[in-house]
Amino acid sequence: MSKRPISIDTVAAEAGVGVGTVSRVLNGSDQVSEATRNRVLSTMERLDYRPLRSASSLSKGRTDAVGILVAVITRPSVMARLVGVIDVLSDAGLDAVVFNVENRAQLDRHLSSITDQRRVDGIISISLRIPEERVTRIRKLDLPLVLVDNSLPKFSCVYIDDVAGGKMATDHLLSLGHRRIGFIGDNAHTDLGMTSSEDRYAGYLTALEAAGIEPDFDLVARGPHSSEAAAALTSALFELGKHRPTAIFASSDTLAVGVVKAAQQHGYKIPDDCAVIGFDNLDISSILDISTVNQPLLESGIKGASKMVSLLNGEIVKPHREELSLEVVPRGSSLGSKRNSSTKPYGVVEGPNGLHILHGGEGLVS
Amino acid sequence: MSKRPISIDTVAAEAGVGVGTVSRVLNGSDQVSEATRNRVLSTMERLDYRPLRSASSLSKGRTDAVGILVAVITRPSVMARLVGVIDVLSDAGLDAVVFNVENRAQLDRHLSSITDQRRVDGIISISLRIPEERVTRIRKLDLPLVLVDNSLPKFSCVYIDDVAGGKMATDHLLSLGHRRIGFIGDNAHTDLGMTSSEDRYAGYLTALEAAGIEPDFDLVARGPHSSEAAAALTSALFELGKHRPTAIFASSDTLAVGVVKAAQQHGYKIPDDCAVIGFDNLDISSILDISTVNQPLLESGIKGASKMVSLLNGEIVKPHREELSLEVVPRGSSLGSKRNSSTKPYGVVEGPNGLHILHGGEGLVS
DNA sequence: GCATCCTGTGGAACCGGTTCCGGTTCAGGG
DNA sequence: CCCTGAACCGGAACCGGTTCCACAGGATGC
Repeated sequence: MSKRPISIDTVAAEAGVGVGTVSRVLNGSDQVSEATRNRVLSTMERLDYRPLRSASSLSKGRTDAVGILVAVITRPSVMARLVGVIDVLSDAGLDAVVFNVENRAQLDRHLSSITDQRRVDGIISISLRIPEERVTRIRKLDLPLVLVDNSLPKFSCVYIDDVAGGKMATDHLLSLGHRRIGFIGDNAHTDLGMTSSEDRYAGYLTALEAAGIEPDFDLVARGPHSSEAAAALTSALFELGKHRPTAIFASSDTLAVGVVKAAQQHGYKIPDDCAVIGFDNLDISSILDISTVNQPLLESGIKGASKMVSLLNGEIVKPHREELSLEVVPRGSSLGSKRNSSTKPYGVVEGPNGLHILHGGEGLVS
Repeated sequence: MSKRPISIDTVAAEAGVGVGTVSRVLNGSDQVSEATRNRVLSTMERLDYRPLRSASSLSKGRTDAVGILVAVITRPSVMARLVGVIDVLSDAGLDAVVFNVENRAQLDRHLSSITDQRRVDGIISISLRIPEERVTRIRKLDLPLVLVDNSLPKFSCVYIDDVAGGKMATDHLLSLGHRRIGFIGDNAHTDLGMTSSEDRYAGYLTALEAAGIEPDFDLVARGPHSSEAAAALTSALFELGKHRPTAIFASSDTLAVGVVKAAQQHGYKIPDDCAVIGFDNLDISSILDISTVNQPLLESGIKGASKMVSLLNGEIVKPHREELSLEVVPRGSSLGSKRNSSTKPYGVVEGPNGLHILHGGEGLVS
């Protein structure tokens, strides 16, 4: 009745074997005879033996944990990537230690705490740019690093071409005949390297130029990353009267929701008075019938974490650097009645959980 | 130039002190003279010494990590709680090890993996009911457990009264004169103990009864937890013709969005043809001007994690069990033009990130 | 019958910290 | 000048696993 939990020695003594044998049983070594294995297993069961992770870590020389640095975790797009990462790590038996980063100070603090103590076997960074000096240190420490929704020379990463995506979205609006196309973006968290909005803006400009359209900077506005902010910015664009845009590209679906809301408040019909396209293909854009550009969010997390697992197993990471593909998902907010002949009614929904209705590409699980 | 990382012995030798002293410096003991401390610190700096977490854990007898079991992490309400938890743990220097639970099998698997290996110092469960037999085991192991958005005898928890909340929402609709009030709920993840929808339904029935209204079960529908599903279910209610509901209580804002969408597709004006109220006060309900019941999501996570920190410090947990308060947030989807005289225009939004616009109580950070 | 190999096993050494016990130093009091 | 106690410090023992080496015993080969 000792208070201290059972240790491997007790098990060994009780089962009449050496500690080495118990350890081999624990780790599934095939160097143990069936009879011995069973005896040890039943002894462990009887004593309710529970191995101590940190002891194992110490002697094995690894923690079996991966640090995940996440940029503003509350963003649905970021969240979806995180889910993919966590699922893969769990399946691989790795602990997912999550660090939420909302500002530059937090980024530095968490990065130091990871590199100054040897607490994880690797780092996965989601939608975050790692500062130059930190990269140098990580490289020197030979700490495995995988980037999701970002890129860094010599490291494994999974990313998309935001510039191309911005061009695709704008081209979509152009193909529908629009010439005065507005852009609503966000300028949030650029200090964390979240440049997707600016990159998509670059794509927007590229598309306009390719179409021979002089960009009108009165039609461009940026604010915080929220629907409310986007609505306010859009309202301002609508004040331009006859110079107002006939279509708007919002750099994310969250912003697009605000754009749609603002248009409705102005009494504008969508898409006739103002067409809208967003980016990311979040759940919300599907239900609100907002056109968007789909990017494989969940998949980016899955692929990134898989690369980490390979790295930790010493395997060669198959596609070292991987660009995922984008796809325009046209919906009512840009097509309106011109939309695909096959109307898509909401399916009948019955029975227990599990049934998922998603139109137009992958969306977030809700 | 040995390949192996620097250990405490090397530092001690190099600084000309004993390992005990180095350890004391590491742990900020005041039993070290200023001069010695500086010498040790500069030696650590020079050698780029990084202590090994697992070695420290082994001798200290604790992991400084907390396991977080999260029910369907993608739900915005769950997400918000998780953010609160992670932030508090980070500040306390504890690692947040996240386990995502989407079904019963995963719940069991993760719970075993936590209890069968001594890998964390405590467990925080978010929106999850821990199965009876697991509770017994956790209790026997003396493993600290804190429940967020759930309750369990003898354990610290933070929760709300969903029944009361459901009654509040329904009362709101009743106070506006509605008599035929529909209910849209979800039946997802009941095996994980996510009974909030059913509890709110109970509150709905209570409110009707108190108002002397016979419940009409044709106005009640349940499906998966998604806007699409809610829209489909709502459409079905609208098929009832003149027996259709004049108001609908959706057990979460996610569902409320679907309800609103369906109403719009049927050409119904909100709230004149159909009033709507949701639950949770998510970001989306604010931007879509949907009435809701606010619950302190972020706060629930913060309070829960704080309790865990206290527990691990051996302190007495102040309010052992804590019920957070709810509040109806009336918006356009129920009030319409009758809404509060002081109209709430969207604020001007300018400058860098950080500016937050939220109407009607706490919402999610986006 | 002896050398050889292979399977299965025990246990010491080790991983890198923490802690506690015992000792040294030194200031100050008697 | 000796005694006392506080401040500071060294290092052995310890935390609980893993690993490697040595070795027993049986099977196999010649």
